[in-house]
Amino acid sequence: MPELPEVETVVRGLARHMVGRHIRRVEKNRPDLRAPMPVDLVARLEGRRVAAVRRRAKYILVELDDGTVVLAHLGMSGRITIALPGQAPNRQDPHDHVVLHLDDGTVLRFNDARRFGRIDLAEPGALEAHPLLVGIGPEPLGPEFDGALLAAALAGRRTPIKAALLDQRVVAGIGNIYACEALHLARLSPSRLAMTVVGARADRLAAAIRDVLERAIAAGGSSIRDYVQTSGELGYFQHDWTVYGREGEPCRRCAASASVRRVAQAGRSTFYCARCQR
DNA sequence: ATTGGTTCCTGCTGGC
DNA sequence: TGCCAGCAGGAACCAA
Repeated sequence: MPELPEVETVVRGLARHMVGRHIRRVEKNRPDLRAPMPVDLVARLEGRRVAAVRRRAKYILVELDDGTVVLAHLGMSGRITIALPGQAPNRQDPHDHVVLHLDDGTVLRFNDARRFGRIDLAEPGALEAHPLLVGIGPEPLGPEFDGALLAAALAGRRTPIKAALLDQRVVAGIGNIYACEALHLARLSPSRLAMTVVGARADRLAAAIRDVLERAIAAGGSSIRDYVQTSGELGYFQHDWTVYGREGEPCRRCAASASVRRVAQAGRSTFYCARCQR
């Protein structure tokens, strides 16, 4: 499922092949994903040059030469694949909702079977005020992110820390998998009240979040069933998961047998070690 | 104001 | 072997 590391991996792949290129032609194969796409999407993109590709939270930001920014969210099944000029063309699929053709022959496909993804535009100079980005919390890989900042974001929150980590207003980019992994690394119980994560616990959690996200990016993200890098290659961080998807197995840290449990929190699966997470 | 529940969507999986 | 209900999940939205 695309969380911060998967989106970051996609952004790096896109930046490598899009920046400086002109968008020659755009195919928009349906009007909507999770929400309607801009009606003038094709006209706003065709003929423009790509100035930069960046990431904010789980959003891919493609900045055009007129200052317009394309916001793309992969939802849970979204993928973007790139076929370079001279390579075999990537195969057309019924869920290829938007296809970009660049001036050098590169073809990019936004594919999303479940259509939980999203594509929108921000007017020049108005990115910060875009409704999808307003209120999103700090970037966990930013230089200012630490235990104190995290504790401040959690202050007054009477919800389990696991649920709080999924709230994009608290920290940007964390999803179900990395919330579980970070809590395990920090030895914190997922059901602990968010507002009690202060001091050394907050320091530990902030460091764990940074650590797990950085290692996941280095591995090209985690691939389960949908996610692939822009090259079509799989990420391989799923092999390094310590709790996610390991219900009934021994803890990889404390080695207690069958200590990895699964519970439902806010309608989602939480995996944790019943022995070493407090 | 914060929080919990619902909803969107399709493909895969597990149980019979 | 085949069928299908149930599940997976990000985040907007709604209700309390």
